[in-house]
Amino acid sequence: MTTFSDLGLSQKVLSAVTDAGYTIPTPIQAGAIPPALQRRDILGIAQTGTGKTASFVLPMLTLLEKGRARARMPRTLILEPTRELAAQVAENFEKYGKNHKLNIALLIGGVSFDEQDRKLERGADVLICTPGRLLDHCERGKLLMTGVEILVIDEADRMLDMGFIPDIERIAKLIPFTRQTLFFSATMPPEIQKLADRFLQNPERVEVSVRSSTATTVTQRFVATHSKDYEKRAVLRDLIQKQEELKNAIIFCNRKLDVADLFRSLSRHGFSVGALHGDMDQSSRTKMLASFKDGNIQLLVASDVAARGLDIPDVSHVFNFDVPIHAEDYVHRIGRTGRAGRSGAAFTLVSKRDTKFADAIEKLIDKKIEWLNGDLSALPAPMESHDSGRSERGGRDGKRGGRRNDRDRDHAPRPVSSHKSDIKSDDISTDQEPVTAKAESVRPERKADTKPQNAGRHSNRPAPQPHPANDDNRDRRNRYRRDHDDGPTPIGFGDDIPAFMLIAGKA
DNA sequence: AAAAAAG
Repeated sequence: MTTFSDLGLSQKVLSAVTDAGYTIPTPIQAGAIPPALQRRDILGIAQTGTGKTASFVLPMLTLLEKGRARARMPRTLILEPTRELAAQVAENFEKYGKNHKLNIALLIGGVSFDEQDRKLERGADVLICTPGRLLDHCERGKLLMTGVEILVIDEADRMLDMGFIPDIERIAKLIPFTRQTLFFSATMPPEIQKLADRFLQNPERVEVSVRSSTATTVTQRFVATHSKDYEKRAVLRDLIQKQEELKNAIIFCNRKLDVADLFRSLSRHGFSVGALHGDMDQSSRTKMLASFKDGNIQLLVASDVAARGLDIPDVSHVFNFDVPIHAEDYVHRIGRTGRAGRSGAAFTLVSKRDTKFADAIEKLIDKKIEWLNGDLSALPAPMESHDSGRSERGGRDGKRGGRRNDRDRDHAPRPVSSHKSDIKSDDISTDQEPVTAKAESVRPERKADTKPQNAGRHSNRPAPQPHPANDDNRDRRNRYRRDHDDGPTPIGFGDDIPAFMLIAGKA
């Protein structure tokens, strides 16, 4: 059997790999490292979770042992589609490069230029970048690309999705033709193949299929739901509380606004939850990801920024609050669980309007996904719509009578003092076992416990969205939440809730 | 029906 010591890596690299506890390379590592060390171009077709990052980091470290960096002239350049991914690659360089004295510069957007400038001035061996910030540095004349010996283009298919290809082409033009290029992509659509043909010279093609492993270790289920957000939230909470072995989970939404809404809802319900999407400021993103990795936060509500590439080990569950519009995203999302041979579970909430996308997913993965509790035709009657709930209650007296009825109906609202009243196991599942005990493993008992995570509410929370256009909707949303989510009545109004909050948006 | 990335 092949071990790392058979691949031709330097002693410094090998000892770091051993210290990290690895002896056997993954298929992509075994296939890509030897030709990379011989300065061959690589076309690597592999998803995340296959050990792809180490397959370029380790040979690069070995090759970098010859020579030294000069100011403003990086020797190697790695392009990543997202900031988190770039940061992760940087961590890999720290880990496996601990026996080297290499200067590594992480050039990503959303943070200040100062420290990045200093590192470039000092001379960087390795540049790890998102395309926009790299071009920014180039335009400011801080960077000479003529010394780059190795170019890595990671997640090329995702770069394509995100419209980065023109940027990538501009960057590639700045780098000498004699460079070595390592090119990675999870899929090979024609555009990517064309790109690879242009960028690579006589590449070694290394392909790793990961499909069989996800298919066997991840339990996938569709969960029928009505399409209203408050109903989906109730279904989701119920689903989460019924999981017996939920260590941690990522919950995907299609839109950033929905990430923020669902995050608020879950945290108001006392879940240990964080949020991650691209409109949050960079320090919140970093902190959030770190506390999820550390286990300080159990649930992470995220946009597709977290769908690909992020190295979060041991995610036991993935929940798709929204069915992804592009079936490929489904594969990437559920690829967050069941990694490295572990078992995982992936649940996707599907409403009538999503059937087209759900069908597309089954077609892509060439597999029927079972429904958890019957398909859409077996769905119980929808909850009362919020308008009828409100008119029943009438006027401004929103706290009594009608409100309790609401709770019974949609098992969502509850007084802050009682935790258990809203946990019901009807409707959604055939499992009639009481869920309270399990729920407590998921939900902190005391409100105080949730504070540290959601605390610094300014730092951990999704950044406020300052679009003036949203002001219009804010009142409507507040009222909506109060009526249908669970939320206590808006704080500070007492019984004097302004009348407009109760009538706004009726049209 | 979206998200991501440069400000």
